[in-house]
Parts: sequence; C-alpha cells; structure tokens
Amino acid sequence: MRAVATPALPADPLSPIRFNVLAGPPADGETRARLGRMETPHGVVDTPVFMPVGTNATVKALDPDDLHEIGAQIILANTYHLSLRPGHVRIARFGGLHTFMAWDGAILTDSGGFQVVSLGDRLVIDDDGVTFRSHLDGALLRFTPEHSIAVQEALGADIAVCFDQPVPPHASSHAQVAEATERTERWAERCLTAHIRRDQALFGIIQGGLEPDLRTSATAAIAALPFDGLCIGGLAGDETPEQRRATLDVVVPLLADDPRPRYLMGLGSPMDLLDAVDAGIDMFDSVLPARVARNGSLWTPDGRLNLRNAAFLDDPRPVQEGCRCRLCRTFSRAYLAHLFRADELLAYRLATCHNLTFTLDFMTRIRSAIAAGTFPQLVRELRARQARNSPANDSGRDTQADTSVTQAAAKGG
RNA sequence: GGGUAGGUUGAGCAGGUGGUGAGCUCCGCUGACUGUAGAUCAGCCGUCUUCGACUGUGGGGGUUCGAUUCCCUCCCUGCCCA
Repeated sequence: MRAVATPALPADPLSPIRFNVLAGPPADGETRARLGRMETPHGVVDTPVFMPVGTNATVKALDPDDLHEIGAQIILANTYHLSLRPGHVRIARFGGLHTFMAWDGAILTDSGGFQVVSLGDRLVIDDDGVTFRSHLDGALLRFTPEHSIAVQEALGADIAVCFDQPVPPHASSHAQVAEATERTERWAERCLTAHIRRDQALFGIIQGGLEPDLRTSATAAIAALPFDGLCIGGLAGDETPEQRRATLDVVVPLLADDPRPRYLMGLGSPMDLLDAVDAGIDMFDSVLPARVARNGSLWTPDGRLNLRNAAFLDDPRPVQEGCRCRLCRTFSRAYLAHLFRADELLAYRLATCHNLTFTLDFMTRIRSAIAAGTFPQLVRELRARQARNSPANDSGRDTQADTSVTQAAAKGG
C-alpha cells in the first residue's frame, strides 16, 4: 500500500503556522507517536495537543484567565454558530475573534460541516452546498464551501478548516460513504481556492468512514493539496476503538513522510487520546471533558466521580488529591456536590476547570513520555490497568475504566 | 363557637358526583454524554417473590353485590364571621 502514499510536499514557507516534529516515531515501529511544536500567530502549541471547544466564542463556564490557568494553548470555535449569532460580520467589526472574546492564544475554527450531521433531518445536501434550517429561529440557511471560508476569514482564527460532509453516523452503505467522501474532496479544492487570507492557515479534511479503500483515496486526494494541516473526520462517533484504530492504521502510514500536523476531529476521552497519539495523531478536540463536567462527572485517576451521587455530600476530600486545578486546590467533594444540587453556577466552572486540567495534564504526560522515549511503556501500563479495571466482556467504551487508566499518567506529570 | 373550602404515594397537584385511582411536576436515586440545538438527556421514584402481583383516596362506623364517591361521627388544615 505504500505505493499509494502521497508524494511528500515541502513545508510551505508562506504558511502562517510552522510545525516541527521534535521527536519522531522510533524506527522500530512500535508506536507512531510524535512530539511536535506548532508556531501560530498567537503562540506556540505543543503537540500532541488537546483543544478545548468553545463553540460560541467561549469555552462554556470559563473565561480566558481560566483557560490560561488550565494550560490551554489553542481552543476551537464554531463557524456555523458564530455566523448565526452574533454574526461573523459583527465579530469582524470588533477586530476578529481574538479581540472579541479577549483570548490571546491560538484559535481554530471548525467549518460548520459537522452541523450537517448534527442538525440531522433539517437539511438538503447537493453538490454546491447544504441548505438547512437555523436551530435558533428556523430560518432557511445555505452553507457552501465558499461561504464557510468567507465566514472563517471574517472570524480570523489562526487555523480554518475546510467545509466537509461528514459521513452519516449509522449504517451507511459504501456508496453513501463514498458520496460524502468524494464530495468532501471536491469541496476541499473549492475551499482552497476561496481561501485568500495569508495570515490564516487552512486544514483539509479526510473522510472515508470505516472503509479502507475510501480512506486511502481520500488521504491521497486531500494530502495532495497544499493545506497547512490534515484533519481526519468521522472517527469520534459510534465506531469501536478497534475500528477507529484500524482506520487510523490505514490513513496515518500514508502520511508518514508528510510534514504537516494531523488532527483527529472530535476525540476526547483519555484512553481514546492515548490510542490515537499512539497511532500518530498530533491534535485533538472534544466537547467531552467539558460537557461531562457540567453534567456532574469528574475525571480522576481512580475513575470517574458523579458528584451528583449522594455519597459525596459528606466527602471532605478534594475531587483529586494533588490536582493543581482551581477546584481541587480549594474545595471539597462535599462542597461541589452541594453546588450541583443547588444548581449553583460555580459548579459548572469548577467542574470544567478540573476536567480540562485533567485532560491537558494527561497530554503533558504523554508529551513527556514521547520526549523520554518511554511512550510505548506508558501505553502498555495504561492498557494493562484498563484491562485490570474492566471485566473481560467489556465493550471497550467503559468510561470508568477509561479514566481510571490514566492514574499513572496523572501521577507522573 | 358559627360558616365555608379542603385532607390523594416525601412536597405540590390532577382525577374521581356507586363499577378496576400508582397519572403529572418537583425532590430523591442511578446511568449516559467524544469536530456542542446539551447547566442536557434517559431510566427509576407505595410494597413485593417486579414480563407480574398486592396495597393505597385522614380515622372509625353505616348503606350497598360493590364506596374514593352516598350517610353518620371524629380528627386535622386554610379562609371568613363572632
């Protein structure tokens, strides 16, 4: 299959981002994990990196000071949501997303393509673009690759992303996957043509579902275009970890000689991140840690705590012993449990601070292990711990086991 | 003391004017969440031997084949008048 591999492009000297692999995968092939450093117009991003999601120009419940404290170097915002409200033109009048939301770190905007899937039945897709109804007021809207790029240029993030058509999540036939994948390839070229801002990077998106042949062709097609980075879409859905890994094992080797960052869209649970880093991914984003935090689930090395459970009402301990976050530094489990029951807003901020700190510290530990050449040991250790903590018949999506597995990682950092 | 409206599963209610009251919202319990229409959603929430069964409409009594419903009486609560 190496024959299909994309001819390596030289790094674009005009690219607004500069990505360097500091520690590449060892020659023995035990892992494809790599340590990187991405320079953006708004600071350095150490990879592998997790990007907190701030759909509406805010990481829900947090402000930029919180984000800095957590250690966020780059966050994600959403083209679709911001174009509807408050409107990208308005944001542009305020000098762009960075000044509007007072965030001086890096920003990546998602293209709105994901809404094509998440807005489900309300849409009609044709070769030119997507027509659908606003989730805010039902107004009929149309997104095309050109429109998405125009909005993203107005928003002015450091990195824009191509408008794509994610593969429908459930039981898609090969023909349906092929249609979405090939359309995404055609749209990628249109996005590239439409994108003119020189101070903004543009990433292409590889689709292909779980079909090896389509992933192969999509990788070749997208990697052949002069993007600044490559996204892998459609892999944070309802597939199993094994299916995801198998797909990454198709895509990433084709990019072995490619100098650009690889971004797996939508992944966020600790074990999933570990596996994907092992498969050679550099960038991630997910709503998971923040959403789960708002709903009362706190990630710790010993597993996941649901702070709404009665057991925590009398628990004087911090959520996680030794954690550096705002919550654990100061407050008890009992206090947080009380805040959740009383529907107090502070609960959301503190819980979000914790889960994002946990996730970013986990990434720090991963980077340290890669730098030290001990990443394979880390993977083995955490997988063994997961196997120990979950019954043999485990489905592989047991979050309890998943987070408990990160104990060693959290301790190390 | 007189009048009046009530007393339904932790709370608040719906329903029921003689023919099988376990229905709702809170509270409570548990689970889920992966490029955010999500501070959301789902299940449970009288008892038990839980695909079903049983009990339950303030207490007691009466009429009746049958009472949550009709009658008597007592208790409790709100309001009005003394």
